[in-house]
Amino acid sequence: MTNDFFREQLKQKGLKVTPQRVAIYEAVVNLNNHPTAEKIIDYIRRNHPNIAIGTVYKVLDSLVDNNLLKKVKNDKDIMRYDAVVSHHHHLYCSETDRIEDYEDELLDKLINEYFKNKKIEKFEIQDITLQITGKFNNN
Amino acid sequence: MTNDFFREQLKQKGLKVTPQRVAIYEAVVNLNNHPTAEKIIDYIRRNHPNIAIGTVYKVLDSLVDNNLLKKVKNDKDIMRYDAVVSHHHHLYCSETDRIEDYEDELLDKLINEYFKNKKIEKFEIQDITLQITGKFNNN
DNA sequence: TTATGTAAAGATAATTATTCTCATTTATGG
DNA sequence: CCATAAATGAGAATAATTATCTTTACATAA
Ligand SMILES: [Mn+2]
Ligand SMILES: [Mn+2]
Ligand SMILES: [Zn+2]
Ligand SMILES: [Zn+2]
Repeated sequence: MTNDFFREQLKQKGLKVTPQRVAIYEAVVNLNNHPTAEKIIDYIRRNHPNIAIGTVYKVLDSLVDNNLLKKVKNDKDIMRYDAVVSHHHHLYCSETDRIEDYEDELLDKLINEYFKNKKIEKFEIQDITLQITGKFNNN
Repeated sequence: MTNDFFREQLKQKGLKVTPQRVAIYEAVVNLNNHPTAEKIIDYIRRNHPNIAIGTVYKVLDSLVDNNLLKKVKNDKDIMRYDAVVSHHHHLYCSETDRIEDYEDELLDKLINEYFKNKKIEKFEIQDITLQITGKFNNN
């Protein structure tokens, strides 16, 4: 994924293309496993040592607002970010804080079919994602 | 749900029965919609004005450790607690921070069947819960 | 080109949920 | 009751995040 891709994405959203925004966006994509702000900062500082922490949080927020990133729910007091904005599920390790993506169109179809028949009372579904908790076998 | 119920539950888990623990446990059960620590404190202070905030957090933690409460994932920087420890799913309001419980054995069966056939590579599933995001119709 | 306006970044202070420390109090088994 | 470990209260400390304010970058118009 080339540098131009990030610049182009930012431009399309009407965001000014700044080195900081490119670096932060690129960091989340490259780090790839739902990094925390801290992990993102560590990564960026290797090539961009003077970036301010406040800038990182502000940029992350605006990338989330513009749907280039998503926040990932977890039960710790630390926010994590996801570069995969298309519909997908998450595998949560029950022993560590590892979170992996899980895509499964067949499963989505199954669940959508299910809720086509069975409505939830007084609730209009917009999106369903699964939190699959378990253990990763080695690696 | 009587006061003795809470005392009994605590005792069964080997936890000393203190007025604070009973009050906090009771608060989460009565408040019932996944309250924050702050909401719990407000509720308790009505009858128990001198309880310390640190105590509330410590008790909540130990109730979670002993599986009398669960933490609820959300994408805010505030922890929420759940008195329903049996397997269930959550309806998240996309506009407010309302979270409701959703139980559905049929759906669980469907999903379990699905994963009986289709294994996830290098991952052993322990639990699957759905985050269903959408809109509550009035009320 | 230079001036000007605006948005973004940097530095750092403030906020806030949560955790920690430690002196004091309390629950519980004997 | 007593002893004692465990729990609570008060307040300080932490840490993630947010806010404030100044400086910088950069686009556009004079
Ligand atoms: Mn925090
Ligand atoms: Mn916080
Ligand atoms: Zn993801
Ligand atoms: Zn619940």
